[in-house]
Amino acid sequence: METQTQTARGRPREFDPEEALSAALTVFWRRGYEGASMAELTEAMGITKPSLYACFGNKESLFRKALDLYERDKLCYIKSALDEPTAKGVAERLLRGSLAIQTGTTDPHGCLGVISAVACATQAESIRDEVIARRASSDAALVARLERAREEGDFPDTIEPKALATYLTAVVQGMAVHASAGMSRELLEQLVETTLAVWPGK
Amino acid sequence: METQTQTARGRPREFDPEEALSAALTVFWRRGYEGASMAELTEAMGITKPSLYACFGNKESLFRKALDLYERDKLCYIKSALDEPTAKGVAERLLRGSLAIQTGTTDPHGCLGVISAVACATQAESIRDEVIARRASSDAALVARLERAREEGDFPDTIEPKALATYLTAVVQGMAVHASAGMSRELLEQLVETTLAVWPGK
DNA sequence: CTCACTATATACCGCTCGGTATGGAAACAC
DNA sequence: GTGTTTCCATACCGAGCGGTATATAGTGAG
Repeated sequence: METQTQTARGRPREFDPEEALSAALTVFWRRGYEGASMAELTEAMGITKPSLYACFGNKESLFRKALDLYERDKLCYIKSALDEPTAKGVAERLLRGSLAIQTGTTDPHGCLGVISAVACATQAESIRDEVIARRASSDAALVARLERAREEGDFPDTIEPKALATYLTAVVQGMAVHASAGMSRELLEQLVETTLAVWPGK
Repeated sequence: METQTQTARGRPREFDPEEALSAALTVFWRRGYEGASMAELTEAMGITKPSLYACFGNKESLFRKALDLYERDKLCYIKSALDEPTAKGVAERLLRGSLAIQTGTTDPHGCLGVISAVACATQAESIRDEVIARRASSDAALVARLERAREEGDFPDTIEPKALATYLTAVVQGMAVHASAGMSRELLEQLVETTLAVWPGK
């Protein structure tokens, strides 16, 4: 309701909500949900606290909107990866896409989803649950894609698609942990190559 | 200096420091360093704040002692895993040991190291750096073990020992993230089996 | 017993947190 | 112009944080 372009009545806001949200995403990405203070957020966004609350609601609501932006701008590679013709192609696209995000020069390292899911066990369980729930849907899509891949003979019948999906996401998440811990880009690239080298099937 | 059994002068303390530290470790494990409040710690430890500060120092010092206990009691499987005769044996011991810790019925799920390394990017950078530094030594030992394994022909020369170590720790860390997110024990066991199924060499 | 010493218990400190009340400034309709 | 609406800036709120001062209670040494 705030961002609609209806007939403006009263003083118009002086900032761009999308730019501000992008700045908030960067802070959440670097600090995590609980580690990002409203003071740091408002400073990075270039607005004051009342403006933030009027435009984005409270901190949790702001985080959800930032999460939407993250999925739309940063995780879009996931669904396009599922279009690859083989299971190994899917894995390669997922691994390289994740690598690109986590070693970008402008964005913080690590994965916002991993950071939020692991770090919000303390309080903010609703945040943690939401992040886990969002992951669940893309995980289900990956499982479905790998089921089709097994039918198409991409990998041996002895491997369960769900187990292979769990394995692949584990490698991706482990890469995110390594990136959060400051591992170099070269080593992360070697991680991708090694994972592809041991990948079962085509 | 506090735990020495010298001639006791003055009133003796009424609690067992080791039991209290074990309780503190459980809280840190479940909540993370920053998520564990002193109020929750003292309540779980069964002591008051002045007793805690007198015996363990400040919160950071308490965490380091809890980390020592964690490494001694929970991560002891790591160095014994390196005694396995083959690289795949080492991987299996590491994977199964990590699985056992993270799906235990008494302890919290997930890995304290991963939780601390990922979640403490916010503040407490000294904590994060310490956890990362402690990991580095065991990682170096793993790399050295895999270098020996390659010389012994456990896996193809095309695979770099350091890359393989990075890959294996990524899977273990990814398993920890999955466990933190509440993944079932059966799926985590399948993850171990899948990783061993695709493991290169012997 | 008295003294020296140390653990415990309570209350408190300064600080930061997320969130908000209030007052003025700027843009519209008329 | 006036009125109305909305945004911005400052100051503030209660709550929880890590950490501590103070007073009391319990121990061994002499």
